[in-house]
Amino acid sequence: MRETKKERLEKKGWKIGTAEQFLGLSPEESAYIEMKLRLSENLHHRRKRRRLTQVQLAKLIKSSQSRVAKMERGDPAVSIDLLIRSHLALGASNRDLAEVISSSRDSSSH
Amino acid sequence: MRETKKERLEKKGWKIGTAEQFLGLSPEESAYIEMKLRLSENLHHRRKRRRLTQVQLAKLIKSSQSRVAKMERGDPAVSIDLLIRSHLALGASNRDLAEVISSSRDSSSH
DNA sequence: TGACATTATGTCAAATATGGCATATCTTAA
DNA sequence: TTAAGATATGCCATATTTGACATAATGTCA
Repeated sequence: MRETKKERLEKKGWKIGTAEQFLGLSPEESAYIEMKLRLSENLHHRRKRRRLTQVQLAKLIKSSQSRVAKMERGDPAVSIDLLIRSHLALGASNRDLAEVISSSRDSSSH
Repeated sequence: MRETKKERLEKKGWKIGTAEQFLGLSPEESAYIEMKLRLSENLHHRRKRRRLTQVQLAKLIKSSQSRVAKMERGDPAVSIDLLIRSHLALGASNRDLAEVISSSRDSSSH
């Protein structure tokens, strides 16, 4: 299960290194990663609900289709800033964003 | 009031330009800026509550005192990523972060 | 099957964010 | 007042993130 997750993340490009290092990820680090992944998933859902293509969303946020694809795939080389700005451009409220964030696994529940 | 706020932001380095442009800030843009400012304020409070100096917090997040100062002052050249990582390093839960974010003014209430 | 739309992946130069450092300014206590 | 600690500001070389583009892969529908 741990291993599965590690593979899932590594396939997405998260340079996690050895299994030891993975197991040694601090709670903050994994909370941060999970938060980004949640935002990725949510962005995808929001775009779909609006029935937009990645190209259309890209235009909306003045970015490119490839960057939208990377956002939605949870590419580590995408900032939370961009994820949040994209959400806002899609009409997400602060409360919407808050829900996404509070639903990611909590680092303080170690 | 608008003018006061404009000045407040400009003093912090937000390049807002003319008053027209300021008034023309899209709801998303101002929601984004407000979100960062809330995170800035909250970071300051959290650090104070823990009775840490900026130097100590900097060490905790492997950054520098000057960057901590910039974060807390709401310097626009600070990413939300860093603000969030700092919160997590200070023990903020996802729920804590969600509260900060949902308390910033909402872009969907135009 | 093929044609077409959509999404994924890789690359790169430009833009932005970073830590670190020096130094200025503010705060507090003696 | 002065000294010392804390915070703010400016700068810079490096690192990361960016939009853009090409192209591959996947999906969809006839």
